[in-house]
Amino acid sequence: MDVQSVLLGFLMKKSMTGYDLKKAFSISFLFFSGLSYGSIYPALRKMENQGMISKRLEIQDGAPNRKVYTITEAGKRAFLDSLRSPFAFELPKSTFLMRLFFFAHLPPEERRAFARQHLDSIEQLRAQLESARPEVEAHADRFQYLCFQFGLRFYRDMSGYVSELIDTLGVEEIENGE
Amino acid sequence: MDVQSVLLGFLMKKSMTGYDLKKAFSISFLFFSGLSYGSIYPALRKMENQGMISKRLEIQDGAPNRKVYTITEAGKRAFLDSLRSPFAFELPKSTFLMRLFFFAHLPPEERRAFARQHLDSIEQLRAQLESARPEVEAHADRFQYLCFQFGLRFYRDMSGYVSELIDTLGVEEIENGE
DNA sequence: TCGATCATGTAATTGGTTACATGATTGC
DNA sequence: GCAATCATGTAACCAATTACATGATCGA
Repeated sequence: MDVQSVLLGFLMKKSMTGYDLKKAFSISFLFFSGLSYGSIYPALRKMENQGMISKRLEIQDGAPNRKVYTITEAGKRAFLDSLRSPFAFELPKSTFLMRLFFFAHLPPEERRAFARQHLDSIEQLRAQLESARPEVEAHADRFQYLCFQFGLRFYRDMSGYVSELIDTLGVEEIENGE
Repeated sequence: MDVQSVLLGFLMKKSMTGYDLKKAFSISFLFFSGLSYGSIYPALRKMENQGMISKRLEIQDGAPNRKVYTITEAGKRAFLDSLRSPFAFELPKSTFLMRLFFFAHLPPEERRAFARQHLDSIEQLRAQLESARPEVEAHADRFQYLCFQFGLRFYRDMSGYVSELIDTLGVEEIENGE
C-alpha cells in the first residue's frame, strides 16, 4: 500500500484536508513511522489530476484557508483495487539487530549500555502508545483497534527480547569474572 | 547503520569481493531485507576513494576476475565510530497492518483469505530461517547467533498474532450467523 | 541446452525525507 | 512575548531498488 491508497482509505470515511490527513495518520499509526507533508501534498495534487478526489476551498477568517478533499467514485474503486492487490510479505529492517550483529567489536560495558538505552526507547514508545488508547478507542472500528493492539504487543515483545538480551550480557560477564 | 558500515563490519572479519559481501549479508540477515549490487558496488568504490578499504585484483581463469577488498586502519576506525554513533529507535513499517486497518471495506471471506495468505508467507519464511540454522551455527559468533534467534522469535510471534487474528475473524462471523 | 553460479558494474527510477518559505491566531 | 496550532506548499536531497549490460563455466 502506497501513500495514495492510505490517503484514499482515510477519505473513505470523511472529507479532509492534507493537514487533517497527516494528523489522522499519525494517531492511527503511532507505532510506526509517519507521513510528511512532502509526500502528502504532492500525492493529493496527483490524485486530484487523476480524478480520484475533488477539492473544495473553504475560506476561513482568523485561520488559513483549507482545501478539503473528497473521494470520488473513481477514487473509491482505486482504493478497493489497491486493498485487494497482491500482497507480498515485506521483510523488516532493524538497525538494532545490525548493531547487535557486530557487538563482539564493543567492550562489555558499552554493549550493556547500548542494550539498556534501546530498552528505554522501546519502553518510552510503549508508554506513548498506551497513553493514546482513549483517543484510539474513541475513533477506531474493530479492525483498527486490532491494529493498535498489534502495535502494543509488538512493543511488549520487543521489550521482552531486549530485557533478555540484557540478562544474557550480564551473565556472560559474571562467567568471565567481571 | 548505513550500507558502508555494514560492509566494513563484514570486512573486519576477512577480505572479500562485492559478490561475497552480498552473500554474507543475505545469509546473516535472512530474516530481513537484503542488499543489492546497486548499493554495494558504489559503496565499495566510495570507500576505496576515502581510503577505508584497499583493492587487490585477483586474476582467475575459467572464472571472472575478482576484486578483493581489505579494510584499512582508517576503515576500522570508521567502523568502530559508526558502531558507537548515537542510535535512534526506528519505527517499523508494516503493509500488513495498513491493510488490516482498512479491513472493514472488505467482505469477510476476503478478510479471512488475506489473513491466511499472510500466515502462509510468515510460516514459509520461518521454515526457511530454520533450515538455515546449520549454516548460521557454523559461522556465527554468540552475538550473531542471538541475532538469528531474534529473527526466529520475531517470526514465531508474528505467526502467533496472525493466527489469533484468523480466529477472531472466524468468531465474529459465527456471531453474525454466517 | 538450459539454468545456476561466479563476477562486475551503470542508469533510470522510485519513494520518500528535510529544510525552507509564509503567516495569522490563541493560550500561557 | 513565546510557543503551539492551524494550514499549504516547493526544492533539494538521499538512499535505495530495478532493470539493463556482459560473459564464462559447470552440472543435470
